[in-house]
Amino acid sequence: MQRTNFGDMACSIARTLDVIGEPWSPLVLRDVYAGFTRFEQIQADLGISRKVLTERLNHLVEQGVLERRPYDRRPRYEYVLTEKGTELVDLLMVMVRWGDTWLAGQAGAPVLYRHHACGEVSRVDLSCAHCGEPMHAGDVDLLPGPGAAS
Amino acid sequence: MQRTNFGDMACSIARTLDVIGEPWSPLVLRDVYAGFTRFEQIQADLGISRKVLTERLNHLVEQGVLERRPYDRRPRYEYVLTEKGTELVDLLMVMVRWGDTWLAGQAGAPVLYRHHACGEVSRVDLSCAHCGEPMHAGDVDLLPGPGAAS
DNA sequence: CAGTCAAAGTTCCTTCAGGGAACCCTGATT
DNA sequence: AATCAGGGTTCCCTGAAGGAACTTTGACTG
Repeated sequence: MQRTNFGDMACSIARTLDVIGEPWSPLVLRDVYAGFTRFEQIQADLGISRKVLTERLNHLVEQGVLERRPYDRRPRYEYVLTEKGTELVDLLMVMVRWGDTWLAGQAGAPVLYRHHACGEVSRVDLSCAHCGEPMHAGDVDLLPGPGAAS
Repeated sequence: MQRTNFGDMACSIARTLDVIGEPWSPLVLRDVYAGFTRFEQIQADLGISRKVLTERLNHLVEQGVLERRPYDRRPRYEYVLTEKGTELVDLLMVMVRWGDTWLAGQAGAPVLYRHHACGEVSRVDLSCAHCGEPMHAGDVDLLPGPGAAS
């Protein structure tokens, strides 16, 4: 095996990488989210090799992140986010926030997000699902869970 | 060039992938966060090739995510998270949440997070940095930002 | 003070995944 | 019948990942 299989590790990070950790996969997901739902659109937008795009789309469909659906009586297909895939977009939003903060430089953010609830251009923040207070690296203790390795 | 360089794209997701998108990098970051800070510890914990681990650590140090610091008068080094790297842990926490939800199965979460502020075992949630309300894929409009491509 | 030890890499070889260009298949349109 | 466009496949080449063996540095041991 050339690329190690992360899916078998008792680690949700490794397992998630097994789904979207391959090169291009997050960008494919971003494109679908942004409305580039067809093979040709994604290929042209990203400049990705057609071979690799085929592999990535198939993998994302197998993993239940995307759904492949026909949109014509000719053999034409578009890819749409499933619920599982829509929740993965959270991950992209956090990547955007970090990239905007640390890598965008002078030019500023390439894309802005306007939040429907308040109407403002904003960005995501991490909070505790239980108490709502901020929740970052230093705000938690790690404990072994029920699915921990033996 | 074999692997396309994402860092030049006008996209914070692509730029972030340029920093931690290579195979193993998020797991290396996780290990450092979890207290496996030395080469031998990380190598043994992950089972990663020594060659690849060297490459990943060097890259993460170059990108300012990790700092390499001596801990002995012998040539011994440990890797610690910088501020830039600590903020990347947010990304890991979101990966954990998604993986726990969609991939953990019967066994349940391998690791639990206890939040200092409330003392409860919890998980991260995404909220708007401006108004504090939930902020997910369907809750925003995308707009071109100042750093958008010409 | 030669021999041993452990951490932290480096070197070398093999295998397989990514890049890229050319080709193919299907059903509609002219 | 010929053309067209979307959505892939096929092929070859290069370079990254795996893995084992080797090296370097300084400290410790008898």
